[in-house]
Amino acid sequence: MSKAAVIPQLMAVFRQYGYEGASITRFSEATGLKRASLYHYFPNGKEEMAAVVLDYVTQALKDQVLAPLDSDRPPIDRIRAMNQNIDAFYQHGQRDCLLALLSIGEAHELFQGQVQQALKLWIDGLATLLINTGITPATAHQRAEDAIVQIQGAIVLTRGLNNTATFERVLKQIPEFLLRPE
Amino acid sequence: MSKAAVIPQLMAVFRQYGYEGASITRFSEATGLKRASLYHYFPNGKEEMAAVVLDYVTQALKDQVLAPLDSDRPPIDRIRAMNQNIDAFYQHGQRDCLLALLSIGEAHELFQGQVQQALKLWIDGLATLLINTGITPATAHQRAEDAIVQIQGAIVLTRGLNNTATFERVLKQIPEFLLRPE
DNA sequence: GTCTATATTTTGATAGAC
DNA sequence: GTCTATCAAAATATAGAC
Repeated sequence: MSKAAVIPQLMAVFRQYGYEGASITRFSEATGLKRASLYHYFPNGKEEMAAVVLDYVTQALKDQVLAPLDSDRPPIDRIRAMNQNIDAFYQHGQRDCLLALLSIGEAHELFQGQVQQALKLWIDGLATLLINTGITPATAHQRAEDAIVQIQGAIVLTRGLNNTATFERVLKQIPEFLLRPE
Repeated sequence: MSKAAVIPQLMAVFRQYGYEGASITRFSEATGLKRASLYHYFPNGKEEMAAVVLDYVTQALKDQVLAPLDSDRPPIDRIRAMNQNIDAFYQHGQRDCLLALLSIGEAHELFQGQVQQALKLWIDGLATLLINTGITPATAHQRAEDAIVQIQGAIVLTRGLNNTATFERVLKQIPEFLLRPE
């Protein structure tokens, strides 16, 4: 098994248990590799795994969330395309966001920089699209931030209420929330 | 030290490290009590501590968040009063929400019921106020849910961006968001 | 009610065979 | 590259003195 193939499996464990709840034993069970084999790929253990997974997630953000915003279709369609990929990536809100999980506990100090950078990337990508439709930069930035606030909050409530309806509803109202007249 | 006095200190540890990251050693350091003394108060260890803290948080929700909604002042003032207590409880978004943290990993299965109940209490309390101002029950419920979505998401972004501005801005726009005409 | 001491289990990490 | 074997550290939990 190649290193690239284990990364999504490590990601799944981090997303289920958070940083401190993710143990090498759980990684071993998820990948089918023994502990020592995981240390062969990641000599610095869990911390290195999380850093690599965070890079992987940042790339997924660029490819699946930001890239659809940069097409030649109408703005509303671009946002809907982003939403479709978000819905799939977060499994209708049933899977947690690594950027949120890696802001908790000792992970917060370790990955603050990477998390902040990824969130800013997301906000700026959305804001740029809004600015291109004629929305004031300040408003565009606030709305972009608010949209991501809503997505993150919807994940929390979807898990807490054990019901994907919240996530689906919040996602659905985001395109018109972002593009409404000033 | 009484049992009641240690609960807020346990809460602080859970809010900083999450359920799996909170260890008896960390509880010991936070309270000044040795491990065995903590087991005297909570024979079932961490799981019992979390359950008791969750009860404490649910009571705080009733007293500090829901009670202000039930006064004889104008609705907008009641929501602002709620917001003031929310701002203090979450320290401008710098402290995490236990209802969110206890929905992660193995805590999810253990506390799903209590978390769901607390969230529903919050949503229903807000929706009831909106309904009393003449807003349609369906709309009221959606807006109440959306407001809590925004608060939870704002906590995520405040920590991820390392900046309380997001939380303060989101909180500020909630009163008019809830009470705007249908 | 709080402590010391201790037992048990789990976790993180490494050495070295194949 | 993957494994078995092993170790050291940390975590959970309990017994029993004061």
